[in-house]
Amino acid sequence: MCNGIMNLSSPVGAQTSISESFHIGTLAARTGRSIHAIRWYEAQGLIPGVVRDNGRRRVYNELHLGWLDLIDRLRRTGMSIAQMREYAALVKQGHRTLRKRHKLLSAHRARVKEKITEWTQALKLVDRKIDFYGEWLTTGRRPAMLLPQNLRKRPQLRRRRKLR
Amino acid sequence: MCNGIMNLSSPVGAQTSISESFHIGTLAARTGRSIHAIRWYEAQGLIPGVVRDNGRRRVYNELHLGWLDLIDRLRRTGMSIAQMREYAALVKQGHRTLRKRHKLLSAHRARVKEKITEWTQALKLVDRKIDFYGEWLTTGRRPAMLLPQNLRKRPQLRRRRKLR
DNA sequence: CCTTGACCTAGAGTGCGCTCTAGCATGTGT
DNA sequence: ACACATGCTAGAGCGCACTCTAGGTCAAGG
Repeated sequence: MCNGIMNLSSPVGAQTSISESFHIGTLAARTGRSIHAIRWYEAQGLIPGVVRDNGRRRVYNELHLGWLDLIDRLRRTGMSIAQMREYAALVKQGHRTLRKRHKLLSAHRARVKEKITEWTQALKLVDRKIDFYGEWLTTGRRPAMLLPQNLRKRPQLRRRRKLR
Repeated sequence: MCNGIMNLSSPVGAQTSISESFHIGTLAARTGRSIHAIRWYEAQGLIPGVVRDNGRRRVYNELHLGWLDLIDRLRRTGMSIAQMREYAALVKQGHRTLRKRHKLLSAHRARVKEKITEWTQALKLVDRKIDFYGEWLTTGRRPAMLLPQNLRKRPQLRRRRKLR
């Protein structure tokens, strides 16, 4: 099967070696990503510790499953490829970047929390609209206007200026 | 100032007329969107009830402020332009589409709630990672592996197949 | 040996949601 | 009367995150 490529030097974290290893198709199947996407992630510098076998094929172990899961969750929570690359680069540099990694993730955490409150806020407005329609439907007459509640509570939230 | 364009036929909802009206620059300033974006939204069919003055300039009233706010929140909560166009089209067709609008918003609401739980889940993982680094930093030694928790709990979550 | 299938690289193409440019019209302030 | 701000349209361009294609290599099974 896989020829003598057990010296993977445990790339994505732990020292615990001697793990099952597999090729990109398996990884794709087990993570739900496409093969193309995985190769593209690697090209973007997002996947540390990928080694090759005799035939130059990529070899992964199950640490990569966890890593891809993390990557995926970071992506789905709005982290950009650039930021993930930064994080992956820190991981590659070893334990002396721990503090930076901690900081980077904490910053992301803060953004996620903010986003969740933003979505919760939006949910309230949508709920009001739904109720509004619901009432209109049951009573048959248009309910009182929903007030333009906290429009521009945070003034000029996202006004972008061109600077050059 | 604005020349005789008070017959706006109250586009975005209420029957209450006689409201302050203004041009695109003001709308942009007051909603935080760029002028370009607003025109683009209109071209996409997202803004009902825009009339023009003698000089063919777009004229808005404060109902558009509320509308743009709604649009913005829907966007920020992941509704696509296509879906918003659909919604706007329903609004344009008047009160007989109330049920459909109610349905559309309810569907969106469900998606938003799901997304919020997804983000909350992701937050947990990030938190664990942060703790992991924090402990590593304070103790000076790598903590026990975080287990690859609920990897593929929902099996084959997003596997896409090419179909043609 | 030869086929089959998984894998390889390099690079082109795609969909989304804007963003910006060019060139022109209008309307307000001095 | 004229400058200058603001507005107009049509359409090109962009950044992101993939996705797909073309054309080849490699290894295991029959």
